[in-house]
Amino acid sequence: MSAFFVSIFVSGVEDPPLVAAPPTNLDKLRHSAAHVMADAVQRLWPEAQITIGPPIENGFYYDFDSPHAFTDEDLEKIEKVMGEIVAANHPFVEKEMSREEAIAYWEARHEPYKVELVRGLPEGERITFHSHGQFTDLCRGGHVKSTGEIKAFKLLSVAGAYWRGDARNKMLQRIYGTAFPDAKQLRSYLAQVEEAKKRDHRKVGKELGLFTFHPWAPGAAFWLPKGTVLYQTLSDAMRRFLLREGYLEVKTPLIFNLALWEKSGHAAHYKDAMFHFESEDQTFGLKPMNCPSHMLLFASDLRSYRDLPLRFHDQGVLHRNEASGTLGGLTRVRQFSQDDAHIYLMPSQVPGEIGRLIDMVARVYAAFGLTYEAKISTRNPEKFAGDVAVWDEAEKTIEEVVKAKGLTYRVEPGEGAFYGPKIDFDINDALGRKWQCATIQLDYVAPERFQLEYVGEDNATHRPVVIHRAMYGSFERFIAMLIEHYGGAFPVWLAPVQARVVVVSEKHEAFAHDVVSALAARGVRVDADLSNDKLGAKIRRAQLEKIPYMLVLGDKEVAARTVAPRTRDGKQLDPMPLEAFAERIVAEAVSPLLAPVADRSAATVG
RNA sequence: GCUGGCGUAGCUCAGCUGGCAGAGCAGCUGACUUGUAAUCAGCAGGUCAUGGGUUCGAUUCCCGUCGCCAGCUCCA
Repeated sequence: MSAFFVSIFVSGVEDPPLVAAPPTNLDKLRHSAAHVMADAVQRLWPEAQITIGPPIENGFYYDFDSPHAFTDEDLEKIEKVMGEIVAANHPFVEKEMSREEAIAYWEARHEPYKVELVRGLPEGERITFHSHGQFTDLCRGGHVKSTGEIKAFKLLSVAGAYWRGDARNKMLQRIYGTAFPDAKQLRSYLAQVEEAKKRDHRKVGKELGLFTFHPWAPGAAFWLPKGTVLYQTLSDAMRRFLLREGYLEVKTPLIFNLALWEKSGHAAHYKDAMFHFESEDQTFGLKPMNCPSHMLLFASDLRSYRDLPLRFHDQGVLHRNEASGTLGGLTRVRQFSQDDAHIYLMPSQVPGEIGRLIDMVARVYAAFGLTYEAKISTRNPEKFAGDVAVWDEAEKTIEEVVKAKGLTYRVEPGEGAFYGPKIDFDINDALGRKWQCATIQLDYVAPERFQLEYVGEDNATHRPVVIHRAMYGSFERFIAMLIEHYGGAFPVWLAPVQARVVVVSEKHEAFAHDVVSALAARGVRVDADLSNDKLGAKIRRAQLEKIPYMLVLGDKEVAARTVAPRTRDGKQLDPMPLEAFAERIVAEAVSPLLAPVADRSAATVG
């Protein structure tokens, strides 16, 4: 596994936790460190108002409302004062107050955010305060015994964050930090973060010449020749994989009259996030997703129940006008394509198909050795289309299938698409951030809006259900995950250059040409380093390019018509005849996605 | 979009408080003819993101714009 962060492999039959887990000792330590940091900040800037400061996955933060804008230099000052508070070894003391006392307490101290928090506490809840030394904070508790236990901490960054996570509220200043039981663990964590940065896809993508960007096309990648090999190899593998799984590949327009999204309902929710333009008194838009065009495709012909499930696969280019501040590398872009598909089925076929898709996700991700976390997103009461009863049914169906499959998952209330609930599969990037990749979305709304019909066994017309699904998700994001997962050292089937011929001296160039053309003729992506450098330099260059095989050619190889392969991990294989090497690498270059399927019939649903 | 930071050669980065813009790698040329992670020498390479302002003078200070980065909001 590439990322050092904890990744939960989906297995086991467990219900999601319904209540927050009790704080761990590490949480207590970090939450205590947050208190100490708030204390230090207020000692340095007494006018800074305190808000909240919880522990998080790899540390803690505290949000302040302060006229002084904190800088990176300030972090050192704050750390210094924190060090003094720790050295003083103040015990953490709990005190309970009535609601009125608590409000009066914070009003007297000019802490309006705390007043608001107290007012928002549910009736009957204990209102507790925790103090160390002179500093007191409103807080449920969960602390170490005294500040002296906070032995190893470090402040990391300062960033903006909206009060209560709402963009309509004031933006506060958030200071992030981390804390560990001892200095060794802290050092080790910081070193791991540094290591992780080395596999950042933006860095590796530049080093390996995979893709680039230009300020004139923000959020849209240029795929360089080597990156294009990666992209197309993945695309082709998925295309062939899905054909074998009974999908029909289609191509649909990139530009549509806006009427299409008025009809689908997307315009109501996402019009501002679309690129649109006028032409001859009509408004057109670049498609941000394929679903509505597939609805038109379904409706373009008479459909029988015998055709169902009908699965359209489409890798068309999509554009979404994402807010500038959200763009980043390949993980969040404005132009991308997906291994998108829409499946039309009879209601009775839904559970079986979802189960089949969950299995497919497992198979696809296993092919890359990627681990993921599943989450079920449910109806957003303020942003949904369709009938509540239908939604409830759909959510129930999804949860039942997921449980039956033994998938470990968490529920994200209100995070569903506007047309239906979904199962998303998140992958962690090198820095531990989660990105949605695969998705399975149930949709009873679109067929309704587009008046889709099929003729049933009873010769009457019926409305199909639609499942939106993607395995990779966006190619751009998925490739970012793969780059970080493999650290740029791609398996042979994905490597942009699979083998490099390295000659010992100019004398061996003629044979090098023979080797290159023989391998290229077998479909191997091979090139030759004929530069004037010494062998060591060429090996080093190939090594830095993370090429799986280097084929060293010198006098011995020329004489025997053999190649001396060296692998990327520094192993030297015995010299072998060219043909033997060709067979070996061709075998290795087969996509694991296209390995023989065990038994399709078992997975097919009726 | 919001808050903060950043933008110097193809890449990685120096450039103190304003005074002629630098290195390594990569590139080009030449020499060397090489056996598993860097052969040597020479040359070339810059509107210091961009537009404005302050100043005798701006890569450096101030403002706007664009882009990138972190986080927040958003994510069909």
